[in-house]
Amino acid sequence: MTNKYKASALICSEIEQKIATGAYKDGEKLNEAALSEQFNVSRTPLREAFQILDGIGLVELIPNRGAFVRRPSMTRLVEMFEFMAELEAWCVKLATRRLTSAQQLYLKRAASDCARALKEGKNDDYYEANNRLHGMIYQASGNAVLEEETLRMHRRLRPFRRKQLDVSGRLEQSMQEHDDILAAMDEGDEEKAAELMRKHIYTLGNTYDQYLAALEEVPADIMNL
Amino acid sequence: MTNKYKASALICSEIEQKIATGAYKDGEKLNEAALSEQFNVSRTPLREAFQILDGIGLVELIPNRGAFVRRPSMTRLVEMFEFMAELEAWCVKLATRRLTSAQQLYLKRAASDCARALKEGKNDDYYEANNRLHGMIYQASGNAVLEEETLRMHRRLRPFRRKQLDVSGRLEQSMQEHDDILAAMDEGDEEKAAELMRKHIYTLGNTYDQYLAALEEVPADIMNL
DNA sequence: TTCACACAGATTATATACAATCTTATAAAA
DNA sequence: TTTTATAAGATTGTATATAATCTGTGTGAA
Repeated sequence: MTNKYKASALICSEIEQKIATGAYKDGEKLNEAALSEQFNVSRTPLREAFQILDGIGLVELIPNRGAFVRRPSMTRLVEMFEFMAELEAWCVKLATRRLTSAQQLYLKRAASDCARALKEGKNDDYYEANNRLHGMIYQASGNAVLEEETLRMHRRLRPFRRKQLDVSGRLEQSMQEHDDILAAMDEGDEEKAAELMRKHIYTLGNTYDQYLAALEEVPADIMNL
Repeated sequence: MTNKYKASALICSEIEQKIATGAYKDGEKLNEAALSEQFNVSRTPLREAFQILDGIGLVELIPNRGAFVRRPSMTRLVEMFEFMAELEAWCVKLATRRLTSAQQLYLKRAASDCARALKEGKNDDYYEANNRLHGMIYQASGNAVLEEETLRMHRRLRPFRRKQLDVSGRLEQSMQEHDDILAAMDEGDEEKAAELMRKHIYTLGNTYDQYLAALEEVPADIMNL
């Protein structure tokens, strides 16, 4: 088992982070020659990274012109969360109809793992279990395209999500919301589950006043999903 | 004004088409050396095209392994249209709330252009106007992220959409549906507009019988969503 | 001045060369 | 026979070289 990634993937994360934190400013041009020197790679993998970032929307690639930073504005970030909330709401709605008992079991387990991680104060574990829970809901929607697009959006939001967000007991609240969503699913109330999920994601969105305050330059971090 | 595109874009459309029509089979490996000879380009723009296709989901790029065709199954195609229908429905729902008078005017014009093109039998014009109409609805949603994602999905579905679907008066029907949607928007009935749009896209999905024929695997009743 | 043109420098796009990795075939050992 | 090892060939990943395009500046004509 090797641990060596393609260079472009590593470069990609680097640049992604620098855009999210504001090290690279919006509209700034990313110079191939300079960056390839800085990262100690040739222009080939760098251009590959640009293409990936273009797909994510963090960079705009203009033919014969180059790569330009596209750091989301506050408005855009809100729109991204709005979109994400709608996707997740749709996932949970379909999942409520189609959930198999095996999937249900998997969800319960993820939820209890969240609870345990929270009690033990293991944030990394919490995030891992949290991702498992949400990921299973995407999958249980039964629409693979929806699942993929939701995962993709999740990934796009990642750099703007805060890593350790224990402020103001948000984690406990988040956990409670998970439980409520699962309960609604158990009741078979798909509309309720969807609405709860929408609010769940929105609420996360609402806590980016931190981001807002920091937006101009400071590390951009938002809450967890 | 130059008309020269980047090579990768052209190659991309070529391959896209060949995957859609079944010239390249699902799971087939795309050989860089062979294809670069065939297209008379070097491996560099070819690999670029692979990355784009990977983003679209028509190709799976496996590190150190290569590019493999991922031709959507009938099931997957249905899921794509289902997803698209939901996106468009959401767009029109938001657009109904937020439509400006200028945007409304633009929609009416696009609709009448559709009508004219239909009467004159100019299919290309119809599609152009049709795209303008739908595009404006995306834009009028007021959520730029939603707009972009919907456009992206539209583009992904393009190779699977039939070009001239004048069979069985489908064009007339499509036009009528447009009118109904605009009418619902005028009434401010966002739920009705959304539901009409959802059906409109579903029906479009039903017209991929061409694809169906090429796919040679599918029960006909799966098409009747 | 203002516009048009052209030339030089910089930057991107593509081709090719080289390095790393994987695949397959063969053969030796259990 | 089955398994493991290994080496050759094929293929992908990265670096570099060449070609095409863009940008900006300066000159000359209207």
